[in-house]
Amino acid sequence: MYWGVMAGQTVWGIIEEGWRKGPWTAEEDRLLIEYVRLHGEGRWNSVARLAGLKRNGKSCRLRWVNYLRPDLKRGQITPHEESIILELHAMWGNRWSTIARSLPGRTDNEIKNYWRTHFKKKGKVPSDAAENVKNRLLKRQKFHKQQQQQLQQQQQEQYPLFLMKQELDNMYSNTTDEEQSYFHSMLNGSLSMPEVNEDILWDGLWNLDDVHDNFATAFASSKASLHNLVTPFC
DNA sequence: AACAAACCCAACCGCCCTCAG
DNA sequence: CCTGAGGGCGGTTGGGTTTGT
Repeated sequence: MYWGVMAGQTVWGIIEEGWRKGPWTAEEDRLLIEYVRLHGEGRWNSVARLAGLKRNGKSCRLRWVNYLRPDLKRGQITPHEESIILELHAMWGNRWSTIARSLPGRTDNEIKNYWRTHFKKKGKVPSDAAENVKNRLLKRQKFHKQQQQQLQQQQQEQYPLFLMKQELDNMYSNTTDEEQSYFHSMLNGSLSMPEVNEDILWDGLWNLDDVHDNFATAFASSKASLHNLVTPFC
């Protein structure tokens, strides 16, 4: 344990190879926020030099991403968020960052912690919805192996379908809970859709790694047109 | 009131991937 | 190609807080 002085305050921390460890002080937070404001995110290893922080890059990045980012949503996980976590975990497993991308304002760390305390430890049975999604995924993965080779040809032959899938990918991102809930509710009515279309649709909806940011706009402009877009898949 | 157990969450660790040189 | 730096990610830890007995 090391007792140090920072900005006139006596603080505790561990100094290892020149780097401070342990809980962040308010002054360190302030320095990091100021650094990001001036230089943007990234180049975390420059923080020590440019901001005067005795923290390594990893520590700075983690502090920013999990705690200081202005767009973080504070407070308890809502039931709707919980259901999304369950559904996505059923599909992606412990890919917390992937799951977090579908929950604006929530961090992978937060979701990971929530999952561990609420589900894993208790062995809580996932919801029926999550089970359904998991089953669909397994079925889809199997199906995909057979379909993959035909996919490119399919995209060419069914160009409008491919366009719609792309559009759904684009539109799903950056939506509010309410909007995503509406979208989900529409999909809930689509569970009996033909297998091929279901697979394509789910693939589009949940492959959120490369989503874009115009769903909210499209949603605001016309829920009806979105419904028309989805209905052909149902 | 005191203690233990459970819960919560910030932070660290180690592995992996990407990319520039 | 090889290598090292930088960064992302999932797993784990440890300490503070809350709840139960």
